[in-house]
Amino acid sequence: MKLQQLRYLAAVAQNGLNITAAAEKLHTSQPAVSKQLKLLEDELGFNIFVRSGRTLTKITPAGQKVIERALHILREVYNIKNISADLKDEDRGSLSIGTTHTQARYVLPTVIQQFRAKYPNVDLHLHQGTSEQIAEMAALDHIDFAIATGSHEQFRKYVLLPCYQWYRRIVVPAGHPLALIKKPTLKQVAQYPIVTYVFSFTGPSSLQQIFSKAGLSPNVALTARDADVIKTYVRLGFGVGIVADVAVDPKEDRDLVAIDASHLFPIHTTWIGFSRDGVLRRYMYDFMQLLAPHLNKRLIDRAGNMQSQEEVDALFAEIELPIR
Amino acid sequence: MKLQQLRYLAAVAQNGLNITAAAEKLHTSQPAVSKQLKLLEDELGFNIFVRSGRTLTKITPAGQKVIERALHILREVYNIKNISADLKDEDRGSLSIGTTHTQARYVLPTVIQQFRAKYPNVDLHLHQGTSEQIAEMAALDHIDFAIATGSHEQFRKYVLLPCYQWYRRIVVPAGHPLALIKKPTLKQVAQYPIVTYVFSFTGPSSLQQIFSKAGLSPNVALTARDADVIKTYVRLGFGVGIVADVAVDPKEDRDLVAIDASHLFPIHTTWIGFSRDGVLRRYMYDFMQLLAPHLNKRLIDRAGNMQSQEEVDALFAEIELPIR
DNA sequence: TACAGTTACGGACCGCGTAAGCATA
DNA sequence: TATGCTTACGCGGTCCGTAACTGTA
Repeated sequence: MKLQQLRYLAAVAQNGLNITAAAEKLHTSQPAVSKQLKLLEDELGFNIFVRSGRTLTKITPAGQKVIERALHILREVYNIKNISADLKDEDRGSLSIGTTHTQARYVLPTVIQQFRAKYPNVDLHLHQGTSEQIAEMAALDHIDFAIATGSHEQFRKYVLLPCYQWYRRIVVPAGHPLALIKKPTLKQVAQYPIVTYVFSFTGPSSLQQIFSKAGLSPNVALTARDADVIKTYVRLGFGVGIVADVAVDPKEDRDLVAIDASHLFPIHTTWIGFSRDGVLRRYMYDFMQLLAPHLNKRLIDRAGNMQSQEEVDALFAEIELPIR
Repeated sequence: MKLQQLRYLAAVAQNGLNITAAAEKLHTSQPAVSKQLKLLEDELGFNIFVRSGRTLTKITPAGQKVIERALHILREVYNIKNISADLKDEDRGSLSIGTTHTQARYVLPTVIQQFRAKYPNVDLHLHQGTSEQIAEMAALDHIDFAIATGSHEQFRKYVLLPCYQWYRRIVVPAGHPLALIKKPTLKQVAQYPIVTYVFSFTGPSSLQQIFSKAGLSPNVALTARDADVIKTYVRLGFGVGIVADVAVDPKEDRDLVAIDASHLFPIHTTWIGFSRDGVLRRYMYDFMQLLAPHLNKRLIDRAGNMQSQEEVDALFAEIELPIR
């Protein structure tokens, strides 16, 4: 068994069982891949793929297991190379981040600006998506970091470190009846159509539940996937917006009235996560600290060596998080 | 980077940084290992080992990380080969078990007898040791299974499945004053010198603590590492033995009086553990079920896929364990 | 006939073993 | 001087690319 064979195997598995396509991605010839695959299957003594005629059509059950192990191996090889790269040239490399709209739009720009100034030779890749999509990227090892709020469950392979907390704000156009009220009640808010995030309505501690607990049934006029859309519709007089605190810009949004809603809705915690199996480059530590100053190398390493997220949570229980 | 190089690296690391010794174990020449090591270090761009003159003296910090990753890779390669072996010839292979004296001497013989009858072509290796030694074997991947009682903490990499429960017994020579008492009290037992396991005296719920909780300070005449030694000294009139229930054989020990002590000391649970990272061969499943009939493949797989021991414990909380 | 994978073959490279060289205790 | 690692060199095997072949839509 050779590492090369495992690489070829992984490429074939990840390119729709198409050997030709895999060979192209690997910058080698198609017969080379074909042959090594066959040699690997010969050595193992069983077929990894089901063939109908000459084309690969399916993965056998045992093949599936082998592929999983192979991906694990390749990930470790990558880790070893990362250890090496970090020593050779610690300021050069790449950093892929999966994150949600709110973070990408309102929080990360300043962080990334600082980061790029410090590490001009690090290739930055930002992938925006829903938390499900980010979880998918994480599972496939396509990203180094995930930055999101809530939803710990989908990130089993990850260590999640809390970064900062934030409240929601209510935004209304100037002149709206609520604009004059400093501390509105849930009941007052519920009198108007509501415009907010899609995700705020699923799961526990959702807006839905908060209103219904108070015996109210909110009239949701629109659910959007990002704050910009929400603010746009608020401007159009569609309803009352409920957005993340950070999503309100004092300058750009000076035509809107932003009302503190920390007394109405619970606090949220944004975290940054990385694979428990991964090796962190120096600039990755630095990125985390730029995002959240309390995340120093010592603390990150302690958390990274923990077996379960519960332990990590316990570690951070004693640390006070900044509020944005 | 080649798998071969990682194998060589691991061998050198595990043979006291002696390249010659490593080469011998690998059935290859010393220059071959030397060269591949150097090639690997060249590729990585840093030294894995510290050399004084030409001999290797230490492992560099980065080298240590690389070695850990390499061992992980080799473990996965082994797993892939196990998947293969299981399909090719599922009745042939090897099974290494680390266990304590009590299990090896009193419980496993019948299990192993049945196992060997079913799988005559599986090489069985039994390694007896203290729980620390077994934990060490587990950490180094030298065993497939660990079977022991208590001490979950040292087996972080393992999934531990409870097998059966047992009580302690008090053994005295015929004619001893306690021999006539059906249900002795702690106070009565404490009147005589005590002969028991070394390990029963450390940690929480130890004998020491049980006695001191009752306001008694036992006179420990002898601590042994196995029940046979304990019984020998009991026969010599050295004191009152406290041993595992299973360690008393009605036939062989008919000269001793064994008194039920379930009302004095808490119940113990013996578990079998295997690496969370490992692949289980078919005969391994069968071995576990021979040891504890409730451990069927379905249940083992469910437990094996769990991330933490807490989840496994929760799974087994509902299952009634046999008492031996 | 277009497409995808296999087989065949020559060349480059690589890893091994033998043998000799070199540094340290 | 013994031990242990490195260097040198030739052989055999391996892997790749090109090209021709084969089976399927």
